[in-house]
Amino acid sequence: MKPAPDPVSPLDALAASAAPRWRTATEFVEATLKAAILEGRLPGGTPLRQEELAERLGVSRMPVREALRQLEAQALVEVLPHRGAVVAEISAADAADLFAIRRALEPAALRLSIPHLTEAQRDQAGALITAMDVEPDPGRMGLLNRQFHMALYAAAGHPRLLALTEQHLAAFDRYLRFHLAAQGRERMAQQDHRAMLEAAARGEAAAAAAILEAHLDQAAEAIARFFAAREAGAA
Amino acid sequence: MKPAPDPVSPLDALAASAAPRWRTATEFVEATLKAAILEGRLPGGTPLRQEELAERLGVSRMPVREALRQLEAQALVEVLPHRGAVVAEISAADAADLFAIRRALEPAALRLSIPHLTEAQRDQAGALITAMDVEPDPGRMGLLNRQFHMALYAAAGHPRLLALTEQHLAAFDRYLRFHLAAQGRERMAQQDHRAMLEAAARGEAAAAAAILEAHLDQAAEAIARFFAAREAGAA
DNA sequence: TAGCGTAATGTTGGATCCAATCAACGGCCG
DNA sequence: CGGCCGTTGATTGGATCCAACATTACGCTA
Repeated sequence: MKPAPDPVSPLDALAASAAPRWRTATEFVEATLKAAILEGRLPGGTPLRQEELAERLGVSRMPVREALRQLEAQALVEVLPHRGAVVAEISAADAADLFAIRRALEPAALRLSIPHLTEAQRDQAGALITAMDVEPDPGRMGLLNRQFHMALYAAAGHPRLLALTEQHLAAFDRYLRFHLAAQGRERMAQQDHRAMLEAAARGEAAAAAAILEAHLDQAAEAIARFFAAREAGAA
Repeated sequence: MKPAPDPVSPLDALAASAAPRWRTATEFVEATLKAAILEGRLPGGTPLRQEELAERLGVSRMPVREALRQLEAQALVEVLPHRGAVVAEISAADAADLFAIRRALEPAALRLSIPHLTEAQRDQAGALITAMDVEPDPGRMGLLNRQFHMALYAAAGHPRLLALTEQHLAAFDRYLRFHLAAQGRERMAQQDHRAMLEAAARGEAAAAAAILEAHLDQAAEAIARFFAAREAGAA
């Protein structure tokens, strides 16, 4: 039936590193814009002119159009018919929205994952915690945090659930920058991370999920406070 | 500040019914394909040739391309570079995946919504229950079920959470057809629906969420049994 | 005859061109 | 003087054309 059930080989890694990083121009544009938006280089409300982007990225308008459509489906840009695309705005309400989604998805993923986590996966998560301890750059910090969380959820199966989780975890990066800038990155709830990992190692899914929920609630409150302070200062 | 804070008028309804239903050809193609996939008219694995679709729908290939990209982001079709798009396959694993997502999102939405539900919204939900009692058509049934669930979640705020919930509730329609066909529609847990509504009316969010979770678990088991039986029969 | 390499074909990805729509500006009428 | 309407400019949506890629079939060679 299956002539090559396991095509993974050293050649794949070689090909992945050697070949151009993106298969199509559309993928390139999408990845570039996505990173720029998530890293805050394109603030909310920025109009995205197709022709300008095409010129700047060295492609024609068409891959830009398709990329914008995909980003629209991810709620990163807002496309109005015949009026163009703008980067989606960030706000306290949107941050709360995102947290409600993460608060629903991530504990579910964690509960499903813990019974099937391997020791290697837990070790990887632990390594990511220690990497976070010494990472000075906030951008890398967000990436490591994302990788740590996803490493804990990796054994959940359910690829769609995991993809959704990762997408919204990444979407949160737009707010993480504010968060870290506001309250200093050193207290990024590393003890929560360690406690979650320990509970996971003991197979205590419910306990780990409870820590995660508190972790997320705490982060949500910090973001809400930051927005409240910013609006008070701006007003 | 706001020159027209409430632009709703009889003219809007008129315009909505008179004008062509879709603003752009892309929207038309996307809606058409989405409905066809969710209703089961396009089974999993069906290849979607751009030129053929364009001809059949009376548009050029370009709106088809953009629509396929949007459907890809919704996991309804799978697009492989230079190899075209196929309708995403359904499977027991994917159904379980979808249920894990619904099981995470919907109780969260319900908990957030119940404290803010108005009596009018509850009445609407009740009307949808009675409408389901007398609906013979399975397709309409799925629509009513979706509307009932969303009516209960409507007061949750958090537009992104609601949009995600609705999207995955709609995605489940592909399996609902199987479900209803297999075990007869009359027992579609109408008592669960009524119990949820009553708990919501009493403001008991936790109780309503518990009923919803059991409701979803039960549906998930039914689908799993159906798939197991089908595979046993096919083998 | 089996396997590899090559050519042919069909499909998609990308570029360019044209049409439709929206926003802004300016003139006209009340 | 203010509001409405037509016109202009800019931008997007859609159509057509060309190039690149993947699959298939064929032929050659061992």
